[in-house]
Amino acid sequence: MKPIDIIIVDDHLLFSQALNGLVSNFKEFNVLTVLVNGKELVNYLSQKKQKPQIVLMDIQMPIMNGIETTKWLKENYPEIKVLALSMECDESTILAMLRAGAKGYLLKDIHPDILYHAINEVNTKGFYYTEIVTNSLLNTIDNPNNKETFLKERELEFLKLTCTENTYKQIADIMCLSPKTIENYREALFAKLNVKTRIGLVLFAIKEKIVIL
Amino acid sequence: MKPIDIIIVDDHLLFSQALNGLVSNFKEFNVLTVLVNGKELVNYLSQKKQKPQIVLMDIQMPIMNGIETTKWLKENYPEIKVLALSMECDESTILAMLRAGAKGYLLKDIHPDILYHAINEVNTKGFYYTEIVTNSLLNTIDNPNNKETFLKERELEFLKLTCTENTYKQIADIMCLSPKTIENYREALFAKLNVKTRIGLVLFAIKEKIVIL
DNA sequence: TTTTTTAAGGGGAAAAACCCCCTTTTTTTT
DNA sequence: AAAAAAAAGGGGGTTTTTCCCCTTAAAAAA
Repeated sequence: MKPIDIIIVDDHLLFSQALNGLVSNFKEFNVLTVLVNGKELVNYLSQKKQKPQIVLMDIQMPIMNGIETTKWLKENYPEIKVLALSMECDESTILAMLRAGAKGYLLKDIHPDILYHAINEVNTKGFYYTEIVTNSLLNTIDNPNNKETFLKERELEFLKLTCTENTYKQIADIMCLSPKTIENYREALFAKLNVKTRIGLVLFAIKEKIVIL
Repeated sequence: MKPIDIIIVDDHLLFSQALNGLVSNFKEFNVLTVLVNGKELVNYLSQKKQKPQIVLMDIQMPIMNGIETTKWLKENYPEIKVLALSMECDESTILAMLRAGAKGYLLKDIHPDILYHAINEVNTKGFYYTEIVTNSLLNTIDNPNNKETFLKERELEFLKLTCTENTYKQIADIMCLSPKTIENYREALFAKLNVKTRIGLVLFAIKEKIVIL
């Protein structure tokens, strides 16, 4: 039986290298490479190298984080399955990752055996969802004022720029919109997020990890 | 030559188990056990089991964290050397750990070879300090504009209120100061923190964990 | 195909934030 | 005891943000 090809993407070299050893111990798994951020994965795959079945992906990474990378994979290599490996267990991160297309979400404090099981499940069944994930989903479903889902792409873009020292005029330039249109975005978000000031927008964005500091 | 006995203390099982494999690959090292928090280490040592020369210690752990545990070791087993392994690189954590008695401080994004080198150095020379540690020390000692220390109580209070939807006028009321005085605080912080807008203050405060969301 | 929603833009005005330069009093250093 | 630093307050100004109410064109839904 052919082993499952895996790529590890994590900026904590000590962890990823150690994980490499751990995963490689199982003869069912074959680690193709260990990369330190999403950009490296994009480069790797662009070079027509061997494609993995599964990517073990960290979320917080410099340059290109796990969420962006997973989105990119869904667009360009939908057959590659992403298993998220993170220390974060806050709902918004989990949901962002699932929405981006992750097939599973594991915390780094799990036992190695669970990782072994999860990789196999993702490979055969296509997904592996732990209790933590299902709980997040349930919370979101029956909570109608669930903020994130109803923020559109362009609004997110605006929100991210709001969390900088740019004035709205500068944001308008960056987004190629009129300052007045930007005001509409602002007011729309004020209403949706139930805040009254730009500071409120920034706090929301950071709390929900729409921007990461 | 006798191998160096090591204990790994880290609550991220996936990491610690993987690290175990990594460290055990070197025949110079012998991992006695892997524990998930400081309390377990205290129990382990109390049972008169084999003492390690070196403890690889995480900082953020439930029940008994790395700083407390390192302090306890310094009191009770000063001959055991602690090498801190952390993802945090903020000055205050590093300093707290050094003050507690750690003989070295490594970030988890280092290359495994550096860990190998660090363990050997700690064992023979008694310490291993990377650039990140020395930089922290230097910053604290001779840098007068070392962010945290030179923010005064009242400025911190102001900064925290700045990270709310209160206007400066409201902040003035809360702090029982004139709005004009508040403006002075603002301008002083702009200069000190090298930002230009209230948003900049908020981002700084959150980044430095002066306010926690 | 009509209706509704979304995206884009705008006028005008009040409030808040930003900026620079200044005084007085108290506390701390030297 | 004199000098320096910190804490509090202010004048007068520009820019930015906030707010409300309005238009048009395109896209999506009914």
